[in-house]
Amino acid sequence: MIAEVIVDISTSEIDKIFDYEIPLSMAISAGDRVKVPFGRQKTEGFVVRVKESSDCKYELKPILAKLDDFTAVLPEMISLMWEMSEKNNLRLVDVLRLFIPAMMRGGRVREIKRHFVTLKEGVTQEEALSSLKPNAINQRAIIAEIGKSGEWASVLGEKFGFSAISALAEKGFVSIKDVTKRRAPILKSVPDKIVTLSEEQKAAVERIMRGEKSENLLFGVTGSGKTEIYLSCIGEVIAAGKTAIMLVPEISLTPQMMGRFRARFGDKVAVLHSGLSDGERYDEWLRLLRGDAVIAVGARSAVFAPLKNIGIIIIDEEHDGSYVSENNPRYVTHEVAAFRRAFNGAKLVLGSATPSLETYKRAIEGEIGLIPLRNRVQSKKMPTVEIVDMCAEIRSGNNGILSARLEEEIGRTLKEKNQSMIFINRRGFASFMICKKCGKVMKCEDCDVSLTWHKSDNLLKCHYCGKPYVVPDRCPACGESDMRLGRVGTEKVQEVLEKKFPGVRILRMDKDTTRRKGSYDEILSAFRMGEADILVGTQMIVKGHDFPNVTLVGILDADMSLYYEDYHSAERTFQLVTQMSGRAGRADKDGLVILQTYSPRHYVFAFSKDNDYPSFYRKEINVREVTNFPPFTKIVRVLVVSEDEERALELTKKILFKIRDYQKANEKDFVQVAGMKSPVKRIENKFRYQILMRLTRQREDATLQKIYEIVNAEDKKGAQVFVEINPQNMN
DNA sequence: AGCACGCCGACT
DNA sequence: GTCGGCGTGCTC
Repeated sequence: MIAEVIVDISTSEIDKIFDYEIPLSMAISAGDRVKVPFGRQKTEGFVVRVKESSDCKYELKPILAKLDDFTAVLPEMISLMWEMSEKNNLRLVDVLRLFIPAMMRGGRVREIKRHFVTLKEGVTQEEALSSLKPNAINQRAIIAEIGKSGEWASVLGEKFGFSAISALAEKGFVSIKDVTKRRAPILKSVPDKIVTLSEEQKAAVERIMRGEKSENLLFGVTGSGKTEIYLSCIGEVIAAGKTAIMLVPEISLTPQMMGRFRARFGDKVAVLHSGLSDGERYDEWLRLLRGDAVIAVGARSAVFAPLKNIGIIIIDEEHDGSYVSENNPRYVTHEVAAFRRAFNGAKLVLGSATPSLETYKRAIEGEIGLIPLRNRVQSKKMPTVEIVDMCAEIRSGNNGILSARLEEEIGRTLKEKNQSMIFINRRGFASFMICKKCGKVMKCEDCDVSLTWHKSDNLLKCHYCGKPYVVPDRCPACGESDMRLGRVGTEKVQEVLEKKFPGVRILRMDKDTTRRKGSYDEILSAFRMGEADILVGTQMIVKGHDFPNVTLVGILDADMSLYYEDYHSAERTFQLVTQMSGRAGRADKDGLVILQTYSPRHYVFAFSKDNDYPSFYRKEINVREVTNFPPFTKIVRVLVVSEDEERALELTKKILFKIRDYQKANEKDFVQVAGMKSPVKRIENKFRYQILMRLTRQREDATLQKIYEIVNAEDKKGAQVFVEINPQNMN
C-alpha cells in the first residue's frame, strides 16, 4: 500500500504530497503521523491518504515508523485542511500544525511519570517498623506517613530524602508504581448554581436545539443569561452522546465561565488556551481525542479540538477580534466553526450583545436565525450613560484628564463606599514623546513607529520589537530641550486621581501590571474583594465580569478609536462603550457611565447611550454600503516584507502590475486597487509594502483565487508575501 | 528546512 | 596546490 504524506517542513516548494511505501508489517491509515526518509534526512510527516498504487516515477521509499499509538488527525480535519488551504492560500502543513499540540512535533512528547509509593502488598506497617533499625529515622517516618493510602515519591523525598525511599524499596517494604500524570490545568470550580431558566431562556434553548436554523445569533445584553443557555444546550448535547466546543475570546479573561463549566460537567471538560504549558495542552488535547473529555472550552484554537460527533459549537462574544488569527496561518474562527458544524450536522451558536455587522446582517436577512434576549435576568436595569463634551471642558478652563462631572461622581462614589472603573482608550495611541519646537516624534530605529514612554523605568520603548531607548533630554533633530509627552496612560491617570483624592486605593491594569502569569486574575479578584476603590485600566478591563459594587464607569477619550484609520472604528467604539457600560451597576445598585469625548455628537455615542444596537446597525450598515466597505466588499491586502527595501518595492510593483492587468479585464470585480508603503514602514528591520484592494462580492472567490495565483507564481526569493482578507489591523 | 554539489578566493 | 566561502538545487 501507498501513503500520501505531507512532510512537516514549512516551505512552499515542499508543501505538496509525497508518496511512500507502507511496509507490510505496518498498519497505517490517514491521519497518522509517521517518520519518513526525505532526501538525505529523516523527517516527520502526516499521512493524508492511503491508496493502492502510485503514479510517481521515482522508486518509493518506505515509511520508517508510525509516530503515535493513535491517529492524530481525524478524517474531518483532513477535509478541513484542504478547505482552509484553498480558501486562504495556506500551506497544508501549516494548517495541519494547527490541529495538533506543538509538543507532539519533533518527538518532544514525554509523559510525566510520577512515582507513587505504597506499602508492599502483604507487608503491614507494624511489620515494617519492627524490622527497621531504630536509627533509620527517615525510613520509619516514611512508613508511618504512607500508612494505608500511600504518597507521591516527590512529596516524601522532599520531606525525608530520596535515599530513604530507595532503601525501603530495596528492602522490599514498599513498592513504587509509575503513574502517568495528567498535567491538568488547575481549575477553580465555582459552586454550580442550579438556576431555573426563565421562559425566555427556555425558548432560546428550544430554538437553538430544535429550531429551523442550525446556526443562530444569540443576541442579548450583558447579564441576559447567555451562559445559562450555553450550559443547557451543551448539557442536552452530551446527554445525547455527542460532544461540544465552547469558544471564548481569551480564556484567561473568563475563569468564571470556566469555573461554571467545571462545576456543571466536571472532568468531561478540557480546556485549550494560550495560557497552558505545552505539556498541559497536550494532555488536554489527548483527553479530547480519546473521548475522556467531551467538551472543549477555549480560545480560538479550541475550534480545532479533536472531537468526533460534535453536537454544538458555541462562539461567545462572537464580535471579538481575537477570533481572527492575524499571524500565519491566518484563519477566521467562524469559518472553521461553520465547516465543522456542517460536517457534523451540529448546531452553531454565535453569542453577543454587540454582534459584528456581518453576523447581524446575516441574521436579519434570515441567513441564520436571530434569537434576541430582551430581559436582563433579575430585571437589572441598564446604567445611565452621560456624555461629556471635552471641548467644552477645555473652553471652560479645564484642560486636565478628568472632566468636572467625572471628578464629582468619583468623589460621590468614594463617599458612598462604592467602586469605580476608569477605562482609558488607548487603541492605536500611546504616550509618545514629541518636541514642542520642531514637532519631531521619537520613533523606533527599526520599526518606524512612535515610541511609548514608560514611567516605571523612565525609558522609551517600541511596542513592536520591545527595544528600549533612553529618554533624550534634547530633541535629536533641533536641540530644543522642551520635549513633551503626548497622550495619557494609566500611570498618569492614577497619579492624577491620587492627587485629587488623597488616600484613595487604586488598582492599575495594563500590559505592564499583568505581564506575570496569573497577575490578571489577582488584580481582578482583589478589586472584586473590595481591596481598592478605583480600577484604572486599558482594553483589558473591558472584558471583566461581575463587580457587584461598581456603580461608576468612566471612559476617557472615548473617541480615540473613532479616528483610528480603519473602517471598523465606529463598530469597535460601539462595542467598547457597550461592554464598558455593562460593567456598571450590575447588582442591586444603579449604574452611571460617564463618557468623555471630543466628538459628543457622533452617532456612535447617541446610539450607545441608549444601548440601541439595531439603530446603530442601520446607520452603520448604511455607511458601509455607501462607502463600499465590508460586509459589502471584501478587503484584500497583499503584504510584501523584505529586509531589502528595493526588493520589497520591486516585488510589490510586479504583483501590482499583474493585478492591474487582471483588473482591467474584470473591472466590475474591483472597487479599488492601490499600492503603497504599509502604514508602518518597517517592523523588526524589515521593509513592508502593500497592495490594498476592495473586491465586490459577486465573484470574490474567483478573484481571490486569481490573486493567489498571481502571488504564488512570483519568485519570492529574499521576501515574504502575505495575502490577507479583511485584515483587522493594518500595520 | 537541511544537506550536498559546485565553482571561485586566500592560505599553511 | 588545498581549504572553505555560500549560491543553487533537490527531496516520493
